[in-house]
Amino acid sequence: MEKLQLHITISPDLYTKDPESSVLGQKIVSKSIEMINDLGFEDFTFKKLGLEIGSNESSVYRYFESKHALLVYLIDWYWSWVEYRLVFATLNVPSVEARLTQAISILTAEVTEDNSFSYINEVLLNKIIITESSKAYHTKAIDSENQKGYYKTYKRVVQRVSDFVSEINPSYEFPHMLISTVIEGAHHQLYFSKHLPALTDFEEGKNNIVRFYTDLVFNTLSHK
Amino acid sequence: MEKLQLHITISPDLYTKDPESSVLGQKIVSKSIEMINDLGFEDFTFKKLGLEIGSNESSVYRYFESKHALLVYLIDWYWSWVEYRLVFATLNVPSVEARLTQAISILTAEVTEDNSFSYINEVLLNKIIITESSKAYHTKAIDSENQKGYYKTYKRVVQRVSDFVSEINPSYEFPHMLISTVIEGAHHQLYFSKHLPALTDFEEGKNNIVRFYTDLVFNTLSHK
DNA sequence: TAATATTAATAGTATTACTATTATATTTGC
DNA sequence: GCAAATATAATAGTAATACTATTAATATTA
Repeated sequence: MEKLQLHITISPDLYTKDPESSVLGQKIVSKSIEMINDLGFEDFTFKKLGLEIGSNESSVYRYFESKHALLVYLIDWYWSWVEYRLVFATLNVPSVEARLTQAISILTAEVTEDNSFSYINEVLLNKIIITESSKAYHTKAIDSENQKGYYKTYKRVVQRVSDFVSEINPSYEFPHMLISTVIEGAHHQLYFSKHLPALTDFEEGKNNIVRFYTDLVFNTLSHK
Repeated sequence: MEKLQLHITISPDLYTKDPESSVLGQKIVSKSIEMINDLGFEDFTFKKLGLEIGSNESSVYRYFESKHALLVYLIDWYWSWVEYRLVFATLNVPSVEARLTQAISILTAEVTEDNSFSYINEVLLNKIIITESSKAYHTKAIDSENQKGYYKTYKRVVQRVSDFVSEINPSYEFPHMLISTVIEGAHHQLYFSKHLPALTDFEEGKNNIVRFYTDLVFNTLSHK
């Protein structure tokens, strides 16, 4: 598969200085993805990051006002990328059912190939979303941050797929619950499969998570 | 409703000194539940707790070796309490379907009454589970802690309800995924309903979350 | 009453998540 | 091609955190 040269635009509210605008900024994003994966978000610090990229803690602060802000940026980047893939995969697909099937697959499958963007490793970023993203919004500041639009992209993705659901079954009462349950659920299952397997029915190579959520959605929509 | 005098036993692995064994220990648990709710887990500290209970930071450390250990204790207490309610509510219910319906309701409804235990506020504890519990297991130490049995009770609850699922439909492939999706999903929906309502279809007083998950499970099991 | 255990008080440590200031590169505008 | 503007690095500093260690005071029990 060839590398796509596409561009993801992130709202300026999510950074102090645009990390895409300089080599240092790109290194900050790129290396922080690696380090958050290696160390976990708690043990990751701007000081360690500065050291790794041959730069300084204070330089990182010129791009992101806090560790939390960097995590929010990465999450938004991820959902922007998912939204792009969602649009791309459902464009020119005439059947809504097929579009929804595609969407569920994109939302629930583990990312295994890193090939779209030069300095962002999507495989690692997906792992961060799975293990760290809930820490971003389970915060006392959630309401004010939500108002500032920090989670806009994620909400738009949910809305987009919920629209397929409503198109298939316009009388279905809970399209948003269904889709947010699928997204968050799949992330939990992927995490559980590696760390708390008793909570799951994962089997290597059998695609159980995608199958489980696909069946769940279509069974739910075909009922009554 | 009268107060039940029942007793919940927590594995000694989850504390340094049993908090139930002294007034100070009970005050630590009781006040920490209040304070984690007020401040959020990040801003809650043993120093602040000591101050509030008229005791000292170092005294708290005799009961729990860390803030994290205290959270794990609270989570285990919560699931032990849920398990008790689960057993109680399904005892002498002859139909499996009715037992599963009861179970889903216990797992997905918000706790609104605090009446079983003297020094533990179950309403607040339920809120902590909803907003803070994912922080306990999204940690680099998850595997070693899981091995030490830290999440045994939660896993037992999932197993218990999965067994109802398998009894209703023995050929259903994903009973654990289904139940863990319901539990984690309901917590997310309760959180979203208060902070990110665009991700949900919550309506005050309409019991949508319980209805959504009940329908989801029974539709899934009745299919094919 | 003495021994023992529990709790409180004090002090201290390394680290964190920042802020502020200044010095040194690098880029750009003319 | 040089000055001005800007970006980055280095250094230092702060308040707070998550603990540990030690000692002193207070209960409990034998």
